[in-house]
Amino acid sequence: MNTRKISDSTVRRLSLYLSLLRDMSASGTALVSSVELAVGSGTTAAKVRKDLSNFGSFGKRGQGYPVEQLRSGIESILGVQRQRRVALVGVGKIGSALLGYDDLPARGFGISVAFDIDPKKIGRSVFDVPVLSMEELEDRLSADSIEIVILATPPPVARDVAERVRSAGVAGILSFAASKLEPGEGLAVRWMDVALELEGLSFLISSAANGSEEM
Amino acid sequence: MNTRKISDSTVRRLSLYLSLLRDMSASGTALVSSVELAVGSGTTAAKVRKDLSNFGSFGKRGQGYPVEQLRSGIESILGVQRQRRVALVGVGKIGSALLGYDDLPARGFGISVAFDIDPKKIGRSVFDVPVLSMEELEDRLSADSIEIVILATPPPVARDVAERVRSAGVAGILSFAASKLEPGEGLAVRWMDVALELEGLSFLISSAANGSEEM
DNA sequence: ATGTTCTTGTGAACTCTTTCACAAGCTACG
DNA sequence: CGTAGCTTGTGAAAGAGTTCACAAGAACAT
Repeated sequence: MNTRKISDSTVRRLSLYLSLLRDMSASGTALVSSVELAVGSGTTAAKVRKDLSNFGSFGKRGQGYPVEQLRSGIESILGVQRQRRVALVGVGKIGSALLGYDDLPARGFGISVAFDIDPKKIGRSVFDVPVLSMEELEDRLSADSIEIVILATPPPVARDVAERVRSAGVAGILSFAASKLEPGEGLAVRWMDVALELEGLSFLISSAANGSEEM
Repeated sequence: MNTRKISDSTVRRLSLYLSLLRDMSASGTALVSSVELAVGSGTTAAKVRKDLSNFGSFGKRGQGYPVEQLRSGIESILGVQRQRRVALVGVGKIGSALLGYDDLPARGFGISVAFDIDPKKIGRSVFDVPVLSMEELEDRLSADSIEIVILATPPPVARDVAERVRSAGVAGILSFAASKLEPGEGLAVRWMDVALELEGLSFLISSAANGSEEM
């Protein structure tokens, strides 16, 4: 019904609110105001309220937002009330690190299966996650109804894998390879690139050095 | 002189153009059009031209942009003509993966020193990078004139480390911990959070499932 | 009950980014 | 030398996202 287009920035902030709310939930806080959420997530109270108002009325005027209710509200907006089914392709340095990263299962994204091309890795388990060969990719993704694939292969391979993964019915890809890969028809794609973030910092540092000479 | 405020999105796109230009440079292409840059980086030609026009005139009308010149132009805009001095704090799973990640030095961000609290790691080298104790942090950051610190510690520790790092004169932090840490006075901060990206994908997947029922 | 105090939810104003559309300019070729 | 064919650079228009400001409502004390 309320099918307004939700901006990417709003979705990212929802994640920040959620993370805060989970902490508050754990520490037994019952109510939280838009100001507290804003301060805790480095944004403004107006943004918090606007973000939430996209999805309904979660708060009580004069009081704030009930923590538990808002938490589960955001969880269902983001679709993380239940664990998502996630697979990993590419068990290199980054891939292995992700397999052992406790934060992922804790936040609803346990990786249940991994794939690699290296015979030395195939058949073994890394942090209890079985590593399979690339031949088994499509079959296993379908069989396990994998929804999201994390791509941690070298860039040249990434594009082909993305295509295979899409045709196996996966709905989302998180890629650590900079290659372009079209999202397109029913496939959502996000990228993470450490060097790109560092370049962004580098830009800010350079600007600060040149831009704001003291008087 | 031209001290217009450059948007974050523009800076991110510059990184994408740069990465493309380096490939073209390697493959000997001499000229590139705004359309090619746009297609290669998943954006539009108008954005490419607007982005670049913030920093001057790089192109030749009727021809396009000279690859080499534009590459080095963007490198100096981003401040990556030379290697930046980078340190790592937290040699856990993610930290170690970063130490062995070839892409970083290749793009101007070689990590020269790492710090950890674990006595079993201190004194050893991981992928040829020496791991020092946290006591040596400030001294070594200053001595090596480190400009950027990558924070890969557990969240509770991150805030304190950030404060110590700032006071040691570091200009930028890339944090893998979700804790808030104020940027503030002369310190630029960026975050990377795998789970947050996955939550974003999860949202898109859920919306696609509910939002666009076929008729 | 009534008043006071607090915080949400939301139109309206504002600011920033993107898109449009076209003049300016370069190259090549007849 | 002039014309045809491209592509940049950029004002102006359109579109998004953010901030402002305040009415609507909830709790609580008097």
